[in-house]
Amino acid sequence: MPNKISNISVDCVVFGYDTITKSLNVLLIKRYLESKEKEVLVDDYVLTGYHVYEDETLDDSATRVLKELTGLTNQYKKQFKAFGDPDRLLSEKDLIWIDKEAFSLRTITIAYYFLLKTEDVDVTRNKYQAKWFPLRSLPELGFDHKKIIEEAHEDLKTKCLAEPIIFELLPDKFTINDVQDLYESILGIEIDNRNFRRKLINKKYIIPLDEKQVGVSKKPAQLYMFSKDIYKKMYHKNYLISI
Amino acid sequence: MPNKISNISVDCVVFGYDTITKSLNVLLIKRYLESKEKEVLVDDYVLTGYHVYEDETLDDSATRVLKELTGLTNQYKKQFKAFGDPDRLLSEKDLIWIDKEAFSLRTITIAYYFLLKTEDVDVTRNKYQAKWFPLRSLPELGFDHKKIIEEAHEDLKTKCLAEPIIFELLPDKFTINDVQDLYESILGIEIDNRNFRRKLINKKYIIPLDEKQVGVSKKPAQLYMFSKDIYKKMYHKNYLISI
DNA sequence: CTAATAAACGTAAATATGACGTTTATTAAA
DNA sequence: TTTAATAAACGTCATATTTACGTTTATTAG
Repeated sequence: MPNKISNISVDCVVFGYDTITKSLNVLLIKRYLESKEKEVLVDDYVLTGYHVYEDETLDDSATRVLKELTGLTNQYKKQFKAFGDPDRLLSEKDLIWIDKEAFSLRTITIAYYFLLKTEDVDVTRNKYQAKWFPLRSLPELGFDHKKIIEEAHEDLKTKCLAEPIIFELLPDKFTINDVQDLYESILGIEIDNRNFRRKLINKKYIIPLDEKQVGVSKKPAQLYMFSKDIYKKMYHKNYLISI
Repeated sequence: MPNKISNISVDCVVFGYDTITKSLNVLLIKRYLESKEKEVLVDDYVLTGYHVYEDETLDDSATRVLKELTGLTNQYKKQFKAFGDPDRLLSEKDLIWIDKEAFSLRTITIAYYFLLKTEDVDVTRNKYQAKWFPLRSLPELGFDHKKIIEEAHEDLKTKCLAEPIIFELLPDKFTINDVQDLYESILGIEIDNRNFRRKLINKKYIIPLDEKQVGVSKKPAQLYMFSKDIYKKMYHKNYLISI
């Protein structure tokens, strides 16, 4: 029997990277609800998301959600998957949380991920009690948001091998080792530093600056920047068959 | 103003490859409607798609649509994008075609593409008047289906460079040149035959058979098969940073 | 002044790629 | 029966890239 209508929302997996702790993080908001008797019913975390407005594209909707959460627009954004299993919001906790009236239907969510520079956002200054969590040690997550994050991570793994999106997660001025550490965090692998360094430095779009790290207690590293313009001019895409 | 409900459908881009004409094809169905006065109102082609049933996952829904169209199950399938612009079904033609009552809401479609071996499907034997069209010369398409096909093609381009899904489009027994021609069709590039041949033959999962082409009027080519088992054993995935 | 440490540089072998030339097996035409 | 045409298949060489390591340098803390 066809079900002709559904709820539509977007959910946003917001990735950030902490160069100090070398941790790839996800921005989550608290899901907190008490009953009349002051008993805590749900106390876990979820992705930010919201219903899609009537006159809004899906992309605009995701952008709006990110702006409300972080104040940022113009971040790297990718729609990576729609989640719509009929039972995806049917756990006991989730039924308490959601508006049962409106949600008697299935809810389909169009999931996006965003890449942003952690330095650009002050998470203490938003109404959602948003908090960064390392991807490696996520808290308990509501709905099917653990799965959504995992799939975002998988897509990010593939994507960062083919396009230079990794620089969306780094400060404008970074060291070679920052880039390597971030690749290692995303991909979960170890990379030989000497080979990686040579490979990266040889790219014309990796520009050495007249600056070094300050405030480090070892030999300060050379800082670099990424030139998107030069990258684009080099006529990517690479048609390298790597099967 | 939040719009809490929408129509949800799946649309399927079905890719097939004709080794004779070296053409990457898409399977389309006729959209045909006459008014009471026998005037033809719409006469173009569309992707197959349908509403998502109540107790069905999105994936199952796409699988069901493909089965109705081709009789096939177990084909390579990928959910690649959701399309939900508020005005995506508002052209004059489209308004005539769709069920206005039910579709006063926005319709969001979850788009999939399928890869199948053309030999496996007899398109003359289905109720939809389905027909293969070369991707290079598509007919007039209804709704926003031209855009959907283009985005499917883009995703396929990326995906076929990273995973051996190209063999899903070829017969079980193929020649090296078949593989090259198909890469060229998908990517829209020319590849040096001698280098490609060397590269492919060196892969352990490309198995030469004790068979050659028959019925060709030139030197008959060696036939090969693809071993998914051997491919998997070789511990892909390749973490090759190709930016 | 020295030890510790991370940054940065270097090297040699193996492998892969890009750009070509040549030979072979087959059929259709002479 | 030979020959021309053609696609398949093989070969070569220079260059680029990758892999797997070893070494030197600049800095701070003690």
